[in-house]
Amino acid sequence: MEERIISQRLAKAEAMRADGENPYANDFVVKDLAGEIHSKHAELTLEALEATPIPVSIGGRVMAIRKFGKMRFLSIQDRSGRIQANLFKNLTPSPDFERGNALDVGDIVGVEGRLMRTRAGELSILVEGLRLLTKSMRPLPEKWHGLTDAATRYRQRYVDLIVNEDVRNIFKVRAQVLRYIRRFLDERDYLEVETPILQPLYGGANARPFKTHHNTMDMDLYLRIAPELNLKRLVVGGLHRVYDLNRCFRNEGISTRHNPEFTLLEFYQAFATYQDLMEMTEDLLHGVVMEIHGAASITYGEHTLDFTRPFRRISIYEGLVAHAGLTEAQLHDREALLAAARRYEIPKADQLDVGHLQLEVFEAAAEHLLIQPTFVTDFPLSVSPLSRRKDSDPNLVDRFELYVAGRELANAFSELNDPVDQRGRFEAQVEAGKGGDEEAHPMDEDYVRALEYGLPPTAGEGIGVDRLVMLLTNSASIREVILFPLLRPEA
RNA sequence: GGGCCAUUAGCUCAAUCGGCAGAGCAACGGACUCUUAAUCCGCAGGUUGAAGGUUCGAUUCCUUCAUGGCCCA
Repeated sequence: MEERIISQRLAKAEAMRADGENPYANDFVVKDLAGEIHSKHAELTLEALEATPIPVSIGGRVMAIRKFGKMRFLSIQDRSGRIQANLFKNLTPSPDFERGNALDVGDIVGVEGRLMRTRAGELSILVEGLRLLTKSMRPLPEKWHGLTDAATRYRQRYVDLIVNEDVRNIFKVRAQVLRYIRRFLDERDYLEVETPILQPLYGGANARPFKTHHNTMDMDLYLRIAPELNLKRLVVGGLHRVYDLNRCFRNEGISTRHNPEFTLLEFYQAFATYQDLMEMTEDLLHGVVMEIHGAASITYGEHTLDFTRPFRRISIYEGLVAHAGLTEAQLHDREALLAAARRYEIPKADQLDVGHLQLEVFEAAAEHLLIQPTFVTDFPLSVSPLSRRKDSDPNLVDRFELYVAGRELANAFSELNDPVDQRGRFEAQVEAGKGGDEEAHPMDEDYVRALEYGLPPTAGEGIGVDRLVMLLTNSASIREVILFPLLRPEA
């Protein structure tokens, strides 16, 4: 059937060529947009339009054809929306009417004419000229149910975008979010920088990297898992406020919240602390929610999320006591933590140190309860190899993670800028790597050298932009907010 | 990586207990000068994801594989 449709349409294109017309003409001048026509002329009556004709020319895809005797009603979709184009046998020039008659749904046309209203009141174009600009060879999905099969939608995103307005809107919101973030940081005198994605050594997060190879240099390279270390090198260099908003890559499982490549915002500010960043994060998120939705609350699945400042705050220790059933005294008791870990069925718990146990138990017990925006603070030292030690407790660091809808959205800390401490932390990570931790951080001698020149007291933060867009577009899967999510090749 | 579910016409979906594989939309032919998922008449369209097995007979039951979805890790 599909083959038959394609051959029918190829034949139509050939017939046009035989008549001296190009089925892929590019000389039509588009001057108007469907959406603008509707917004500019919403109030004009049928009589007003007849009294003073308004000429328009638009270009777009034919999304529906309603034939009615000696009339044809076309729904034409351009980047701004849709408008109806009406062909009347007695009003539209004969060659243009005949070209309109030969159209298929999916064809891309240029239409010129003047505005009119139908008896039903629909503002539409009385067609006085029509050109086929691109002959479409394949049938579009059904007009009512559209395209819903997830695999087809992601593999043939072009079709998804043609027929699903919601999908187009998600990516418009995504662009708005990126614009807002850049404006927010630029206004605070941050400098946007681009740091390498191909790196001889990876770092800045606990994750497995993708490995690749440079042929002429005969050198193994990694795709970055985070821009963190390079950004702090820039702060050492005197770029005291920098951000990087770009793709990172982590070689781990795929889920509704994980895509191997994802967009990460990281920003660093000298002479600031993680406490300062909490306030800034509140401002950024509240601002972007207001920008997109015009209110401080948004609907996400079954939840209503309220981004009114200040956000709730809870420390890891408080969470363990409140949600994991531990007493204050048990927080540092390895056996008690192990028992809790077993209760939550945490795998390989006996191989974890106290800090990792505290974090894992916290995540198992409390993470899913953190629906409203919540800062989780005061992380264990051993899970935070790049964070500054807390002055009041050397087992903790000055760090927070922001949770929304039970998921981590941001991670921030006051930066460790003591090169001696940093070297020791790296060494501990290298030991953890030897012990089988595939996500352990590798030693980075040059980063320590940079710290030896002096990193001013600095705080830095990373925000998962895809997850933020998921929240703002009420998307259940990260694949809904990435245009071309990673899929296995088509069979 | 594990568990569950799905895969049927271009799209969205049916098919009773294992008994001739169907509908709507799209397409094709026709009627229709105000449609908005137009309506009406007619006609056509299938490797039922792939391979194998059980059976007189498999979309249906079994095995393996592929792809996707959800949950867990």
